[in-house]
Amino acid sequence: MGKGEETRQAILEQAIALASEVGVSGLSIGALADKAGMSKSGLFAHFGSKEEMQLAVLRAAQERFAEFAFKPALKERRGLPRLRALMTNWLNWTEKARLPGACPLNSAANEFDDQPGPVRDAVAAGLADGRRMLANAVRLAVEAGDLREDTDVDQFVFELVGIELAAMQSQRLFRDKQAIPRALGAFERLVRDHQPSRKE
Amino acid sequence: MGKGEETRQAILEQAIALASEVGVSGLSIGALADKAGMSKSGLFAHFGSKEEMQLAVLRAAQERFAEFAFKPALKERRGLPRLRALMTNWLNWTEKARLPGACPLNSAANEFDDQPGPVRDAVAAGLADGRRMLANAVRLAVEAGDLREDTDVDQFVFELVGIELAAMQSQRLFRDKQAIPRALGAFERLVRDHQPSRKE
DNA sequence: GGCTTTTTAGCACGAACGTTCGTATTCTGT
DNA sequence: ACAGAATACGAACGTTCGTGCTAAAAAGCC
Repeated sequence: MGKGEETRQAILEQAIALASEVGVSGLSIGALADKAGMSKSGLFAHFGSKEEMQLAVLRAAQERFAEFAFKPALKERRGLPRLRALMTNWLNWTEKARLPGACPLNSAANEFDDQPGPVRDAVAAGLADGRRMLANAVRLAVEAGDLREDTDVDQFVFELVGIELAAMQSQRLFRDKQAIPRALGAFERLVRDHQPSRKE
Repeated sequence: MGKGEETRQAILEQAIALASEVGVSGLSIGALADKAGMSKSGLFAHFGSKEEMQLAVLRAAQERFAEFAFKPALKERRGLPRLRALMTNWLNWTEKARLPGACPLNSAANEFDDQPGPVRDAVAAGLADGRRMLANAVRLAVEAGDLREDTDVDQFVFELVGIELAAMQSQRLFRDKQAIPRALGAFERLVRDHQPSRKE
């Protein structure tokens, strides 16, 4: 890895942290350059445009999510254990990744949902990826016999997303310490409602 | 109502619309002045500072929410009917209010959750108000016998919030036409899980 | 160690930002 | 209709925005 890629990676690390606080659209080149300890134009040269920088930050954040939330959950057995791990990791991956703020993807989803363009597309693609990953885990849980055969996978994922979003709002806006317990409670209720009948 | 208050109200109407698209923090005085058809300084004089303008927009948006989502639901019978009305109104009040974008309060929640200050406080207070209103409706449903006596009201509200947020993300980011049906499905499952036992 | 390529800094640009001020216009009460 | 107050405007402020251009410094290669 040459010097260029090295500093680019360092920039992106600072960028993810800053974006978690001020959002991807609030991320300015000047502020980021200050934080990274380099000149505005020097940093700018790595991306060529602000939009390209935003896309790079989104990609980098997604990689972090995969590293801290997705990959660790693969160590669990397919089915309910893995789904539960996915959910708990998802709820606290920003802390694990030592981000000072919220998940950049989620913030960006709110900032760009009415701003057509490549950034919006990237955000949508990233979150769709997350939903697909969840859907897969749910499907595996059905196949493993941990959830009922007639489980509506997309509906199940929809409700998982809701739990996650409610937890983030409770935790970040209201500083509610019960956010995670509430989320886990909702998750367990969801699972209970989809438990296969006793007699196999 | 003097001329001053009149144009102030007109400004705020444009402001809510614009904020629903670009967010409360993305709302710039110049852009808003253009949209309102007046000069930057003339508009500015109505508020004295950008922060004061943001606070005014948040208050105005909250009033709109009360008008389009909360008040109409009061016509329904206390208990499950009113709660259901509250939920469905909440899911589509931005359309009823003819906003081109998302709920400004919800967007602002994501933008300001890491930006301490009066705006953050106002957003938190506004959304806390919404949760309180929901909690009240849930309590009334318990008292009316529509929900089980041992219902955990705060947990119930948490899950309602989750349903709402998931629906908004599905609808606004993914343009998923099934967002509302999914939300209603989740709501009914939540209600079913808290139904009082058959034998009174 | 010199040469080429890559990476960084410095400087300048036009535009937009929030804000101030003095002046013009428009309302309002009599 | 007129005086006084309320409201709106235009110009300018200092800053920051994203983005070029050019030159210096650093890194990589023979």
